[in-house]
Amino acid sequence: MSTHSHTPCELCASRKQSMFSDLPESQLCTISDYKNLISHRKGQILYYEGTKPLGIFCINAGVVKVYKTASNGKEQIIHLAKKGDFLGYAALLSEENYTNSAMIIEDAKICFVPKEPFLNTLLKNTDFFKRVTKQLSHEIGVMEERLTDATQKSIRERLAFVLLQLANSYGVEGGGNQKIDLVLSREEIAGIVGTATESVIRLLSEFKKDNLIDMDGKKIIVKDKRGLARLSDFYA
Amino acid sequence: MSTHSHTPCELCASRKQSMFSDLPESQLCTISDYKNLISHRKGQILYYEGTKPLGIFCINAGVVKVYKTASNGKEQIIHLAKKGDFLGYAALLSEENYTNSAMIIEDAKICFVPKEPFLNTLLKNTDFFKRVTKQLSHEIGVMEERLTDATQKSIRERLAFVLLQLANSYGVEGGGNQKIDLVLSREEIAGIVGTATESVIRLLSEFKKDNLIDMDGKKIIVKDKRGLARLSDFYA
DNA sequence: TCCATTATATGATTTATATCAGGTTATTTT
DNA sequence: AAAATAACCTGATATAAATCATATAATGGA
Repeated sequence: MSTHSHTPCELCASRKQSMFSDLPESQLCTISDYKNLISHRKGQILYYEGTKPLGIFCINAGVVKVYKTASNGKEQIIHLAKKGDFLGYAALLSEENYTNSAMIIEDAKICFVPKEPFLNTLLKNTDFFKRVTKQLSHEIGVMEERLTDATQKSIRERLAFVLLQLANSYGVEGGGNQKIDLVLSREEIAGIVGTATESVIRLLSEFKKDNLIDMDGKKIIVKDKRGLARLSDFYA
Repeated sequence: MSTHSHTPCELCASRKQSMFSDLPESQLCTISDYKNLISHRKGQILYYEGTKPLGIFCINAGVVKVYKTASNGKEQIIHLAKKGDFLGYAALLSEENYTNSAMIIEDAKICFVPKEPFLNTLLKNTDFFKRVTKQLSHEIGVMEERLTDATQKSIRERLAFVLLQLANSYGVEGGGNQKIDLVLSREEIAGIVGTATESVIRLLSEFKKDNLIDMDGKKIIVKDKRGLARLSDFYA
């Protein structure tokens, strides 16, 4: 884990995609002065569930899985965070310990902004505060949807849906199809869907046989979005 | 549905339990001036998923179920809101339509505070804004937990857990035991747990047989909290 | 008060999916 | 390169829970 402090936020390319996008120069500089950029390798942990948040993370590059460990030992992946995403602000703002853990799954550059400058900026800049609040509120709606899907949809439907979402977030074009440009193990996909690894393996084979997807090494190619969309709905 | 505009927020008994609790008199009056109290009977709808939020609801008395309708027609109950709870602020702050619906399940008195005075107060009073944000952040953590439980725990475990939660929120003491002072149909309990009605019926019978609970009319008496707690954990 | 409707209950059956077990194929590590 | 480890695959089996079917009890309306 190596620390740099170059690349001020003002010049950060991933800023445009983040909640920092509209911060005025002056406030951006304040944050920039306090932040520091850390490189992380795949497998490293950003923070653990149950520990105290000391600031927020801003992802400059790479991918981070945010997950909870269930009492049976299995991982439920809550979210895959990428360039421009913020991490840990909910825990910070709730004034509680982290409710989840975060692990790098694709080599990453991540800025850490300590609690103080972040909260100060929040209070100074109401627009920024509103944007953060908007994001929090939005996430609640998303979680409600996921909970409903988890209790009411089959594993097949949920997997089909997850593949579509991954294609949207991590898809790169190629030959008319979209390739999910992200290496995930079957176990990790199971963690997203909320099922057993074997079920994912079986269903992915089925999807491939049915020409809905294809594999390019460890990466999944989505060949038939409409087909997956049909599968992801109830009785359709 | 009858409208009154008496009981100013300053004198409202349920205020102390709400996010309004620490508002200064002046701001409370602003809100009070704009709000209006409406009585609702069981079965009435407060708002529907997909519609535009025009303000927030503050529950003075009664119980409201907040739920999503899944594509198979079943209801997933997200939350049961009672005295002192706010409803619809997440949708308002996300600047999106409601992601869920709300129905009265116990005769209620509910204040409606229009968008404008609520948002103005929020921006004027940073402490209040912080408290709302804290609540939103907290809820995200709760939803993450629920999602993990939904994918990793059995129906029996989840039902046991739901009973403990209901006892905490709606429990009244009596003969050493706690009675869940809230009439819920088996179907609604199934909607909270995320399962089929028949499964709830069977499991409740089982819990009763095992002396974990008892019935008082339509209300459930929790006789053995520790037993339910043991059941609600994995392999315990 | 009777009728209709809804809620509860319980048994039988089916089904999805987890689990277990035994493989092969990839990756690391030494 | 060989050995060790992890990831993936497939089949067999077990099981939790949904669904279907039907009966009884409770509730609400006319």
